[in-house]
Amino acid sequence: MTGSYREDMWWHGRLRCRGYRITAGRDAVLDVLTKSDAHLSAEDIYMRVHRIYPGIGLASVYRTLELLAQMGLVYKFDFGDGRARYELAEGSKKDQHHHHLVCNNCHKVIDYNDFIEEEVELLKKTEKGLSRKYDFQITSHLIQFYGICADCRKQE
Amino acid sequence: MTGSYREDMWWHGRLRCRGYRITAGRDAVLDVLTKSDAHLSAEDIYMRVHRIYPGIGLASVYRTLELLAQMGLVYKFDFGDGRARYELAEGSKKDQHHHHLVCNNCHKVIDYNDFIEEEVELLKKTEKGLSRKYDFQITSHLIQFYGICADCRKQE
DNA sequence: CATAAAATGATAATGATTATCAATAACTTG
DNA sequence: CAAGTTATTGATAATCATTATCATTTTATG
Ligand SMILES: [Mn+2]
Ligand SMILES: [Mn+2]
Ligand SMILES: [Zn+2]
Ligand SMILES: [Zn+2]
Repeated sequence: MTGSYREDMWWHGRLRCRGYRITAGRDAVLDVLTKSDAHLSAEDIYMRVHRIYPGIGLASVYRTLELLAQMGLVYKFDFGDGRARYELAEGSKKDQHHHHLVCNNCHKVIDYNDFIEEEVELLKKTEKGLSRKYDFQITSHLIQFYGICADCRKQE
Repeated sequence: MTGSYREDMWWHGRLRCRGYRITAGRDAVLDVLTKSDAHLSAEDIYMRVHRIYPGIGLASVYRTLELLAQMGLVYKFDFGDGRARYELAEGSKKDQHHHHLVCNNCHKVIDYNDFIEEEVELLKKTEKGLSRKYDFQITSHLIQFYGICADCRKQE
């Protein structure tokens, strides 16, 4: 227990080995993402980080999110409400790979990982076929179902 | 042949029965969408419509696209280049149901419908399960693969 | 501590999309 | 067809998420 090694520092290596520096702002953004299981917007994240590290600027939050998305540490989504939403990529913590149900009315988002094994299996196969046919190097996929959530259906 | 019935007017009924009016602008937008197989932005569409019907305003193009997307006659996509992209929904013309490959670098989009049967079959099954479990009425889905296209890989 | 380079915060700028509103066009009814 | 009702439109301003700018501060490294 002497090293006081914090396991929530796993991304330090990832940044360093690409020549990026470890900063308080980046740490704080990752911290917020790690501790939330919601789909936060840049401003959501900015506000939460601000409590921990009031010096941070909104632009840095955007820059950090862009960087992390580029590196594949976070996923960036468009759920149709006019702002980007972010979540930590799996592999970082307990999170399972999952996809989304998106309400067209209230823009609520539901994570699901039912049928995920089958989906991913088919995706793998499809990826392989598409990569060859279109000479396209696939690195990720997006699957979302759209519709009307239970709450919104009640209100009509 | 006396009726001079134009088959590219199939959407008139769809609009009328919902109380919307048939206008030259809406006709022109649908016309452009029908004749293009690209993924056009609102401004792309505006410019093309402008040739046919110079009186149209950009706002009307946006309004029309919003309406048509709402009605399910066109699909609206976000391919990551900062503007929405539109395409006519299938059922309107020869188009087959398809999904997309999106290049993370140049934002090129490739339509594919290989493996579509299997994908759609699994999607149907998944939709059924998810609808029940989450009490969510699914109306559509989105599947995209991301990666680097052949051209972009050559240039590196 | 000195140095070089990366990162930051404050702020202005960008740019796609929306809201506003008076004028016009589409449908309805007689 | 004409008048009346209402949806739609074009022009334009406003919104607002995201980016660019740039002088200043941090980080990493020795
Ligand atoms: Mn999620
Ligand atoms: Mn397409
Ligand atoms: Zn809802
Ligand atoms: Zn490319």
